[in-house]
Amino acid sequence: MSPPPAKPPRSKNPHGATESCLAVRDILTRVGDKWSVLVVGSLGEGPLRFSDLKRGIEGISQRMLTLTLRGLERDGLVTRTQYPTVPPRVEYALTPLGHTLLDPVQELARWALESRAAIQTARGRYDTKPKPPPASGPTRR
Amino acid sequence: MSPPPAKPPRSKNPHGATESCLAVRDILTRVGDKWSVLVVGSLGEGPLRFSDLKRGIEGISQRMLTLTLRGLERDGLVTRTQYPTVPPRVEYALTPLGHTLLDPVQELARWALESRAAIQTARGRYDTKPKPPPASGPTRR
DNA sequence: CGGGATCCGAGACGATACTG
DNA sequence: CAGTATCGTCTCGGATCCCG
Repeated sequence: MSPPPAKPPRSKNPHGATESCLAVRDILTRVGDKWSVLVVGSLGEGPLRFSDLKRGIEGISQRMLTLTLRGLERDGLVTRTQYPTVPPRVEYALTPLGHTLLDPVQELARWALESRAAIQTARGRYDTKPKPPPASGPTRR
Repeated sequence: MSPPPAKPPRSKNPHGATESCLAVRDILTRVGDKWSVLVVGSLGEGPLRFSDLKRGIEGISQRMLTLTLRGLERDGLVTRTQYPTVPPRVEYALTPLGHTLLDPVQELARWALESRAAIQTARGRYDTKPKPPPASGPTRR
């Protein structure tokens, strides 16, 4: 529909880390969205039904829960099992691959809990003094 | 500018994990954006100037680099040191708190590299068969 | 060299209504 | 109960211009 823009090829690779950067950003696009980690975390304790997930995460809309679960299922991180009963019942569970994600995520969660106070303190400090008076020498703010 | 909507307070806490959820999501909002981890990763090897960061990350615009650095500086994860020379020279470095973030992030990066192949395989499988014919019993797809 | 200001498109997200 | 469809909003992020 549109002419192919033909991305300009990477010119150089000053740090030699470009390949892994792409992979890492790819994963963070998946995991770093607003809800994925919370869903994975909830499923870490065991399989859950759709409604239980929705109740457990509190604040998520059924739309986002559906989209998040689809994405995770697509990436092979969760499985979807649907029982053709009435009323319908669908259970979600982590795959083995999904379980391996649980560890790094929990590490990050631990860091978040440990650092939350420090970060909020820093934010308060930053927000209250955006006043660097002109002086001589290197300016630290 | 707008009238305060006065968020309705949380009604219940079915899993007892709501508090940490907020903290984790808060951190992921900071770290899970498109560039923060890459900036932190680049600075992990040592302090860098603005232009070096821009060159090293490749693909980032100076706008996003500036915004990302401001955010990280605000949260106390990086320091900004500006030398009043001509031409101006600004160096960014990780704070001790920023260094503590490096570890969990690298774990996640390792997971990303290890799981990338599996994820892409799963994606391909999911994209090629969205065709569950109606059958009896629990349906796995 | 470093970075602020502005414009703009694309996608993420939420609320609601409807279906099987 | 477990979704899908549609809509409106809002933020993210890139391009560009300008300033110290």
